[in-house]
Amino acid sequence: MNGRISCPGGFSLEKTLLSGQCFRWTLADGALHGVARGTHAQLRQTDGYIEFSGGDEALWRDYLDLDTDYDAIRSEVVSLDPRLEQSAQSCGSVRILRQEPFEALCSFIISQNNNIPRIRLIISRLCELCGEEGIFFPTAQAIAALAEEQLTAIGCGYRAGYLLGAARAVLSGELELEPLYTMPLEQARNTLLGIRGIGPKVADCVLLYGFHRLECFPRDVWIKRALAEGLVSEAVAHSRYAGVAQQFVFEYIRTKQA
DNA sequence: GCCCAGGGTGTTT
DNA sequence: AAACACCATGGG
Repeated sequence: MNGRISCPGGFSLEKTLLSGQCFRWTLADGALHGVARGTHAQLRQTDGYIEFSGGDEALWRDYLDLDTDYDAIRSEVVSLDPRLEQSAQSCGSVRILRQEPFEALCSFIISQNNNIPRIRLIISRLCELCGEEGIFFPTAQAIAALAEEQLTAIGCGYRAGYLLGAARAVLSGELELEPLYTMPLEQARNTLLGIRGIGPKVADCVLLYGFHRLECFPRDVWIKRALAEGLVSEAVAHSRYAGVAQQFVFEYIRTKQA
């Protein structure tokens, strides 16, 4: 299905889909090609609109979080932490996607001590390995059915066992994902920390990107660097939109030229 | 060859 | 609790 959605200003489709929160979109000929929630699509941003081919308006409006007021969020985080001015100015057009929980879980287990191009590569191979022409993200059942050697063979390295264990935990019901949308934050974090291979940083990423828990503030090497450089202060890290601010800063420090 | 990457685990101070 | 070694792998 084709169509277009009028979208708010101060939104960058490209920055959002390539900002390291998801790993299955690529830029070609001015359009973003990729998959979300089992729907393959091309998205293009043209003066005030998002044009889509594949999927429908409801899907993209939700996935891209177009109904959340990011102007208000930007104002709030910047007033809380004036140091964010720079990041918000140049990267405030990034939004937090509403991704599928299990995909976020797997993606950020794979992400540990890894770089973005390699994460993308591994996830792409994983989807291909599990069939469905690589369109659907593998189910917990599909991953749990793999041998650990198959996961190391596609580049997972020592994370293969972690991924397998997480998939088994979901499949068996030992790890229930749905409750993480609404569970008190600390309890949700602790639930994820109980899975081998998930530490504080990955847990925060899963909650932020997979469950839209915007108060999470993942601390990776770039954010620690940004804190050290004074691009952001701790003030905002414990606020209700901490994760949004974090994404502005992550994108800013990663793309600015020294 | 080296260092680094959206880190975590296990062990030693 | 803080410091450290170790973990696979490929991009730069």
